[in-house]
Amino acid sequence: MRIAEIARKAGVKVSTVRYHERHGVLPEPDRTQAGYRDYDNDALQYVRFLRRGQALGFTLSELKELAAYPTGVRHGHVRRDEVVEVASAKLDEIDERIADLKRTRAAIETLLNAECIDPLSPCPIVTALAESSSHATA
Amino acid sequence: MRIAEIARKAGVKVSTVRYHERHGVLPEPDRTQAGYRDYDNDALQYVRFLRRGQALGFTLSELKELAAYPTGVRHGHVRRDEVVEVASAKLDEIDERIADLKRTRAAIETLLNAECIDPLSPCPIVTALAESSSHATA
DNA sequence: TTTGACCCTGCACCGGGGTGCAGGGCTCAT
DNA sequence: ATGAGCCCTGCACCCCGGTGCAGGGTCAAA
Repeated sequence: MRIAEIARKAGVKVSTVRYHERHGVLPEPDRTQAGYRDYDNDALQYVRFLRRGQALGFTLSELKELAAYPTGVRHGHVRRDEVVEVASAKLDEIDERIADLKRTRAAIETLLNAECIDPLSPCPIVTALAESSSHATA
Repeated sequence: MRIAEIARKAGVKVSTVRYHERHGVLPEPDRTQAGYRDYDNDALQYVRFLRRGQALGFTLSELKELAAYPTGVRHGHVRRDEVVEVASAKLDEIDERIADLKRTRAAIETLLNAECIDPLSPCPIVTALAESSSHATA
């Protein structure tokens, strides 16, 4: 499929697809005789993965790294224990993010359920998040 | 407290505090005779809130908006049902994010536990995220 | 009173992630 | 064979969220 099609199906702009390629995030596709980029379904999956991963707050280079591991393992460039280490770190990171999101969720819910808002107390969302766990109070 | 103190206590740089002020995200504090910024505890809470909110993937303007609602309600600029609407949307967004993170988590775990990696199948992390819910397959 | 830590403003610069445009080539239906 | 509608490259520009520096003022302890 050509660039317009993959872009449309993945929900990104044509210029964004080229951007990912320029920055080494999306592998260079085959080219037609005329020099047009020619993508397969794997590429489409990959662009979707990038899109959703970004929405989760991962950077493009994190996503690239994430996707590269199995490949590396398959090709023997990466030691298994190395994968385990990196993947475990990612798991921890994800768990922490989930926990934080749950805290925020609770804070917003509290705001929603408040019978009325005390005209003198500070914003409950601000205090809930400002005071939550990790990254201690220094 | 002066800018260095609030920055240290909130875990950000002095230049970042000034940046937030310049961009209307952090309200202008009082000034001392000498023209030094003079912050109170609410400001500290607010900067912490910004810091943690960003870590969760909210933009500064979203956070500003989020924090502004209770104030708006207090001052009668914002209708209660309006708050409810915005907050509910945020809740949905957060729920979706949590779900996606869980999917990603599961995919990584699968990768970790796989006895060996099938040399022909595509990266499980990519497919897990690419195919997940929302933003349909167009 | 001097020295060092802190503060001010203004401005330039950085990396990430795009977005748009100019100038030119292919393709295909009419 | 021509025009619409794609495609190409290269380059410039955009916003966001900072970060750093120059040039200068303030303040407190020694």
